[in-house]
Amino acid sequence: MQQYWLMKSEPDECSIDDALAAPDATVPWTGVRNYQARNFMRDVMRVGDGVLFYHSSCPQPGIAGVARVASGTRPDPTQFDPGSPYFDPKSSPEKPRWLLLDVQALQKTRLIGLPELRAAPELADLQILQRGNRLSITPVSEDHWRFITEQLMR
DNA sequence: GCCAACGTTGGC
DNA sequence: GCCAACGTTGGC
Repeated sequence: MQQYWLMKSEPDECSIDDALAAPDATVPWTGVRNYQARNFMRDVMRVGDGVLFYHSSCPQPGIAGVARVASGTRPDPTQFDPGSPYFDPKSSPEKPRWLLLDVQALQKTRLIGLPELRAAPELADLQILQRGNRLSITPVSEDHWRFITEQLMR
């Protein structure tokens, strides 16, 4: 059964435009360093799942596009690279700790900012809107997915 | 730059 | 296993 996700990306690192410009509009989702998010990728996310592409840590945070999960997981190579900000000295190629999967951008949408998301009563319990939310990958219910893609993105 | 919230670390 | 200290996230 298909599921839905919201994935945060800093547009300075990889914006929806960057993803669309990549070969096949597909980018490896590097840099996840949180166990819960990793476990979502490894245990729950499946090829074909829907993804809300969210821009975070930027002047206008919000949903910027739609994407899909395009692969299963494999080790994130940046964890082995001492020059990478995502380097993890406790990880090794023999026992990789961090995984990534491919995300394929499908379309750029108008930016749906946080104020607009918060203004919709239908989205009151969207995880990204909850207090103290920090997780970079969160599940999105089918109702929320439909509301956002059908009502907000028009 | 501030700071609330939360995850991780490490001593005990 | 507890928990204080510390680091990170991310909106503002």
